[in-house]
Amino acid sequence: MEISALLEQAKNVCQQRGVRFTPVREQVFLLLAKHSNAVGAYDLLSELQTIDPAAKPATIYRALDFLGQQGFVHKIESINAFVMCHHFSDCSHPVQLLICDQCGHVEEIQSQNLDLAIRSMADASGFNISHQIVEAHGKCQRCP
Amino acid sequence: MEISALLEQAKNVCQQRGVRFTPVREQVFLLLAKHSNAVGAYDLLSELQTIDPAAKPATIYRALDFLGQQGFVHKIESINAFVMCHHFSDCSHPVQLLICDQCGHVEEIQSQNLDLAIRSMADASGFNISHQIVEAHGKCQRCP
DNA sequence: GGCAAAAAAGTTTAATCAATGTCTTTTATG
DNA sequence: CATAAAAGACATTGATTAAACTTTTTTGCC
Repeated sequence: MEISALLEQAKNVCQQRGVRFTPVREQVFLLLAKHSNAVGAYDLLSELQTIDPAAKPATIYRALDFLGQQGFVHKIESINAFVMCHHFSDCSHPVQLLICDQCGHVEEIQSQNLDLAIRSMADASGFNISHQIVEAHGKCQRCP
Repeated sequence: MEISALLEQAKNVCQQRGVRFTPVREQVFLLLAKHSNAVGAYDLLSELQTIDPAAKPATIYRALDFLGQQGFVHKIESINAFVMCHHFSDCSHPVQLLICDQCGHVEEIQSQNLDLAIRSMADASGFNISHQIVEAHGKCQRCP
């Protein structure tokens, strides 16, 4: 399965970085991996509560925080939701998302050009980018 | 002053479009215009309440909704805040923002290239963009 | 012009969704 | 075993929307 491969990969990355992939973090990771679409923190929370009824918002947010820092998941700012990243091996890439407003599908694209275009625009204003958010909303090819 | 010019312009635009620039909307517009930085809805609310103590969250959100629809203000998704747009005469341009995390200054840039780069990336995936969000965080040229 | 009907805007109250703070307890690791 | 990181518990703040109702504005018609 692809999920278990992803999980292995994540575990390896954590090992290498000397950070802890704890049970809570793993559970949240798996929950996210099961969704092909983006998921809200509170949806995730209620799913987590079926496993661990004591889970609270902070539980989820802490786990998401960690997973985000490691680059395993991305937060979608425009809809307050989270998606699994499938290319976290190549570290700290710029994140560019296509979000279908009809079916909810999220596609992550990787355009060096786009990244460069943004950086050059910023340079022109003497601005130094540390983090960028690119989210396009619309209709994916599968939706009518 | 620049603010009153902006106000006039907004009034004209509304007149042309046959939509109503009511007192509440004008007040919120002016509050936003006074800020050079982005402002949160609740900050705006408490400012509005000094004029109109009866104002509630819905008051602000409805006004912001309207101002957003007309293109007078932009919402910054990554920080849940709002900024005045100074080029609302040329209608419905793509919004690209540089947000300084140190001083809070927000600069709106206008790059046709960037817009095209995003669109062509989307096209490649058969994706049809209706709305795009581009927000870069970092350090502006004035900050050390 | 004056007025009824319809449309738009605003008010109120409440609920929901999203995120963080603080303090205590547990757990891993040197 | 000491220490630091993580998780738990509890509470609160912040952000946004919903639903029901009232007021204001517009507009066509007498």
